[in-house]
Amino acid sequence: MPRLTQETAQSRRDEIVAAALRVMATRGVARTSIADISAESGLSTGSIYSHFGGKAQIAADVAASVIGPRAQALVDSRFETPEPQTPREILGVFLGALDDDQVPHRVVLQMWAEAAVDVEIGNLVEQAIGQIRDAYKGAVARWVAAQGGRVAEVDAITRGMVAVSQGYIVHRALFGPLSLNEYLAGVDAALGRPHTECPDA
Amino acid sequence: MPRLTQETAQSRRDEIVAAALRVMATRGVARTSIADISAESGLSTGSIYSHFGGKAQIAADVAASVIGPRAQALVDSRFETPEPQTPREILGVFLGALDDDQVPHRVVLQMWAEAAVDVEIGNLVEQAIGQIRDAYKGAVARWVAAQGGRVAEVDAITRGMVAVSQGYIVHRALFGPLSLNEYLAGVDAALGRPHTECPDA
DNA sequence: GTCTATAATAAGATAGAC
DNA sequence: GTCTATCTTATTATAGAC
Repeated sequence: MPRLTQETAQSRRDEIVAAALRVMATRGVARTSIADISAESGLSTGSIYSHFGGKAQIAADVAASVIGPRAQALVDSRFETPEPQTPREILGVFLGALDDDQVPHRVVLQMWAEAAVDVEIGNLVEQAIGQIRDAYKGAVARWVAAQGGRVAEVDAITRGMVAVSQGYIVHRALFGPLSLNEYLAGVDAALGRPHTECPDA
Repeated sequence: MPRLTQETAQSRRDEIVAAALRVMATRGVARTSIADISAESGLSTGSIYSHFGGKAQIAADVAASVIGPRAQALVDSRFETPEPQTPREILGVFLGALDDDQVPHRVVLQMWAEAAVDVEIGNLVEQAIGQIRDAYKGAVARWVAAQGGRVAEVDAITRGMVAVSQGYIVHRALFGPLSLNEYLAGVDAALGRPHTECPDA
């Protein structure tokens, strides 16, 4: 329905993907039909099929549009700060950007569920998470080096950051808005960390 | 297909739900058709409809069968140990039981995704998570009391435990087997906890 | 490229015999 | 209660006019 801006130069594909994303956010990936996307985009089904081979291809493009730009933003953020960031700060960059986005956490959760069931989506999600992991790894490596820590720690920290990110996204998708700090405070409390920061080494 | 044991006294409903669970684990909730469940259970579609009002009802029962017993096990576990358990130990009880179960983490992830999109499943999941949260809360309260901690901490700890549980389940659903200890070690590392235990207060 | 109309298929659900 | 057969609807996808 909404055609707010005139995207003359912008590809129709992007419009369709954006419309599909909106519908999938409320109806779920599997329940979204071509007819739904047609209604939301204002284009006919015939037109949609002239741009995409089928629903699976649209879903794949939606998945890519959801996760790809975020991973890229994270990669870029490495160069924005002169000082190495702590893992918590890095998490804040990524998850904060996700919050600011128009992308609802629901959709990310939907994509994960699809990934466990559809090979094509599965590969895309795996690749995207790999990108994010690598971006985390690069940023963490700077911090570990600055702290004089061992390189071996980088992998463990990175893995944990991915896990924490996933937990946060699920939590928000199911329970609604919650600041990252509140979330992390809860995790800290659950894992036995005292209220005040635990001094390193 | 498989009718390994003769469940003379057991309800047919349970067979159907079990078959539906198996199919949904590999094909996903939304993609699973009545025909799939029919093939897997060995019963005809007509027979299935004589036990259930429709697919939505079956999915709801599957969701209940997945999460209900686990919440119950957690509640029961309160009385098995004479000493109060730490939050980590409590997490171990719940998540360990989930691991031992025949229930794949995939299915839980599927149900969460459905919950974000389907009101009926949403209510069931909300209720189930509430049960788990309450069970955590009861167990944590004993521990906090034994530690001489404040009651206010219980809520924060409980919320964090739910979050950690969710993160673990997603991580396993997407990346496969991983022990809880490995998982928690990663989270610890990511959140700045030193390798050795951080002494409490 | 986009539309309307339609074909082809799949899925949910039911009827009626046994 | 269970089966086979069938109805109905929804969905994917295509054909052909403009």
